[in-house]
Amino acid sequence: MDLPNNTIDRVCRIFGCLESLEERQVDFVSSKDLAQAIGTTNDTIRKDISLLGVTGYTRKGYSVVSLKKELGQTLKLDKKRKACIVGLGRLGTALLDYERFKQDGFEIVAGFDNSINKLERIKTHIDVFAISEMENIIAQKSIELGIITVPANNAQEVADELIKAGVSGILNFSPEKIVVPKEIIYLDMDFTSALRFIAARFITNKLRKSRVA
Amino acid sequence: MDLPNNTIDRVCRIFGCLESLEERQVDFVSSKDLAQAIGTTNDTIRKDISLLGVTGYTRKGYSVVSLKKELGQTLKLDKKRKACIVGLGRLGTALLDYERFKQDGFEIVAGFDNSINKLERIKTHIDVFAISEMENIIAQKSIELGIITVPANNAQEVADELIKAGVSGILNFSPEKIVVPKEIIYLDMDFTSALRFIAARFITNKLRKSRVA
DNA sequence: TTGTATCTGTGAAATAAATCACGGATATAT
DNA sequence: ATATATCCGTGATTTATTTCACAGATACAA
Ligand SMILES: NC(=O)c1ccc[n+]([C@@H]2O[C@H](COP(=O)([O-])OP(=O)(O)OC[C@H]3O[C@@H](n4cnc5c(N)ncnc54)[C@H](O)[C@@H]3O)[C@@H](O)[C@H]2O)c1
Ligand SMILES: NC(=O)c1ccc[n+]([C@@H]2O[C@H](COP(=O)([O-])OP(=O)(O)OC[C@H]3O[C@@H](n4cnc5c(N)ncnc54)[C@H](O)[C@@H]3O)[C@@H](O)[C@H]2O)c1
Repeated sequence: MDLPNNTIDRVCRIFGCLESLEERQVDFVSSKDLAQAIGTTNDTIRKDISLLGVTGYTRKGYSVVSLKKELGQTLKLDKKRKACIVGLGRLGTALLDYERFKQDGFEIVAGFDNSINKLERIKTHIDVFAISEMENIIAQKSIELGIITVPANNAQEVADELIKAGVSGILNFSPEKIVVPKEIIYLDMDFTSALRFIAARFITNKLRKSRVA
Repeated sequence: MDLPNNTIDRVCRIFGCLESLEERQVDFVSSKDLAQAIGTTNDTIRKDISLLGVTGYTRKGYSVVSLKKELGQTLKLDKKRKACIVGLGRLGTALLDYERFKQDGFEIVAGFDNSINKLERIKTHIDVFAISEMENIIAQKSIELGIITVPANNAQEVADELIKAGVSGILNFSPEKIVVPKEIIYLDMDFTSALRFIAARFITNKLRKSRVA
């Protein structure tokens, strides 16, 4: 399949909205509501959804349950995926215990750190390991996603190890940019860039649009 | 000024690269290097930079120092801005003490929580306040940016209060989408959406492109 | 039952963005 | 000194994405 990049981004956000609508037992949602929630127009939402081949109901909108199901199936967002966190400092341990990930289909099944000290002190119900065990554990547990929360200086080396160990996707929380082979799906969660994006828009007063993390 | 949205996003990321290049005392950087770092092509980088009116040097690239200075001035990324964090739980306290923000020009000058208990127990050098004081403190300290780290259920109410108190930009870490008036610059840092974006790209094998947070 | 206000679905048109392609410069090597 | 490999700058071109516009549908109100 070949979807616009922006569509993929929006669909992932839409999926999150659907999740919360489903919880609140809302039956139908209009393109307009979704548009407002994720910051775009109803035209765009309808186009996105129609690209995915899902149809709604006149005068009612989309069935929350079945839209979620369809989007989930098409983009395999319904598939459970395993992830690990590398770097168990302040941010890494917060993420380790963030239960929401599991509910959203991403199960954190391992944490890694290179400090034995840290490893001994951490209290969490997730298994934590020395960095030297990474390759084994990732293979053994079939971990697909690596989340990087080590200091900036170590981000590239950790990325290289994760890739060597076999992950397919990387989410990087360090402020340092990482270079990966093109078959690896990689995304930065750079908080400073996000704040800068907001600040820059104070100047260039354009309409809000979704921004791919 | 009226820059493409994507350009703004990329420039913010480029700015981060320049920061680290500057630290490492690198004098020049090519469009190709920057492209690789942020995941795009050299054409696009050159176009972006030329839209900002900055020029480089044949056969050498761009002067790291002066490119950073120019981008900083044009998009006011060099201006120091004050921010506050609302919700001092696991994530909020980690962000509160994240020194890098200050170095990047975003100074966290206040934290807010509605639990007196939490407020008393927190140890940090940043001033923390009860939520009831928010309006006063934000005005008094001229805080422009609000960072939301409260549970999803409370995100909208906190956003409303932040806006009422006068912030111009909001960065939301809760998974719940928030609706804001269009003059407020707003961005989600939705970790689950980011993981989904990666997962979705396992399926739709497109080239990596930058994704606006 | 009849109107009317919504909503979707979708080609067409308009915008926006990315690529291409190549001229002009100039470090660097020989 | 000359050749060569880079690297920028930028119109032109192509591609991608959004927006428009309007034809169905149909819930809902009167
Ligand atoms: N703390 C925040 O709020 C925050 C916010 C945004 C970004 N970040 C970024 O996230 C990353 C982590 O931040 P933090 O505050 O948690 O830092 P931290 O120093 O508290 O934690 C880093 C952890 O990584 C471990 N580590 C270092 N090198 C390693 C390696 N090679 N292999 C495995 N583990 C290694 C350390 O032992 C430590 O436990 C940093 O890059 C930081 O810039 C943090
Ligand atoms: N912990 C993580 O790693 C993580 C990761 C991604 C997203 N998030 C999101 O970030 C948010 C915070 O997560 P957390 O784990 O830190 O939660 P937490 O429960 O540890 O902290 C939430 C804090 O917000 C305060 N609070 C609640 N309602 C408030 C209100 N109306 N006004 C002011 N303060 C209020 C609480 O007292 C508490 O201190 C949540 O929305 C969560 O989904 C967290």
